[in-house]
Amino acid sequence: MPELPEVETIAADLRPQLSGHRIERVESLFPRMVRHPDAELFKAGLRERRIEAISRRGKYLLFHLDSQELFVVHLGMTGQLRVTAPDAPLETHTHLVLRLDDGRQLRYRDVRRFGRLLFGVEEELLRERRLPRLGPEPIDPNFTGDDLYRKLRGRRAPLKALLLDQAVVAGVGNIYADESLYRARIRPDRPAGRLSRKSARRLREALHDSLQLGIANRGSSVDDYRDGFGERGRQQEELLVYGRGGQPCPSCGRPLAVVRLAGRTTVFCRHCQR
DNA sequence: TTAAATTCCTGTAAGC
DNA sequence: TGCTTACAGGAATTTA
Repeated sequence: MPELPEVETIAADLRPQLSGHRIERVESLFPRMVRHPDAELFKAGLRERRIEAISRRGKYLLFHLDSQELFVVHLGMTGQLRVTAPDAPLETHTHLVLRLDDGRQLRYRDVRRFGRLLFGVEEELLRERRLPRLGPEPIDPNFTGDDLYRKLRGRRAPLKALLLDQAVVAGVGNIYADESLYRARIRPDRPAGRLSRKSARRLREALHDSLQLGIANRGSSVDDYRDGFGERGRQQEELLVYGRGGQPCPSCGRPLAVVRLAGRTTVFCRHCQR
């Protein structure tokens, strides 16, 4: 599913394909995917706007329009964005089609419909709580282990739960949470507030490394994630623990444990992670 | 304020 | 083969 590395890859792929192009028409829409404003205002807001830039914040894709407004996409679990020729067959579960000034189309497809689409001025979306306030970017060089330590201090929830909390750090999901905790050799069920400063620094490095590796490998296609060209990523082949419950730990060879934590399947090594 | 549970949604796979 | 059921999970919402 799309987490920080996947969304980063998609943003980088779409940038050269879409920057400078104008949205001529919003051709079809599954209205319930739109979270703000209502579907008609959403359509009207995108129409005739030029896409000036594309960026990422957490797991959100931000299309910066020439009106100084944003077209915001969260891919949920199965969301996909595709740039297609005008006559490309419409895939099932396509919920939005934007026709561009050169005839190509930007299509949003989402089997499980957990994704969300928004439109508006960034400050307003934040102020009106249409977009959540997100924690720091874990790959930002200015984000330090001490910052993470301060974020976790006093919290009693398991570490895994807080890594998934977008207000603590932005962009981490189930895959990279498990990978990071394994790399840092820390148990996912440790109460977050009991982490030492030293361990927090190790965790920050592990987060940085696993996310950067994910970006370098163009994301993890464990489910139906596809990049901005419709291609699979390679990171799923490099994952150390995610999806490998019961298989040997890459480090000690003992079988990897599977538990349920924060409502999520969690894989870790009872021997290597303390 | 925090933490845990519930909800949304459909494809896939397991079980009978 | 065909049916039912469990499961996958991001995050908003609800409950405690």
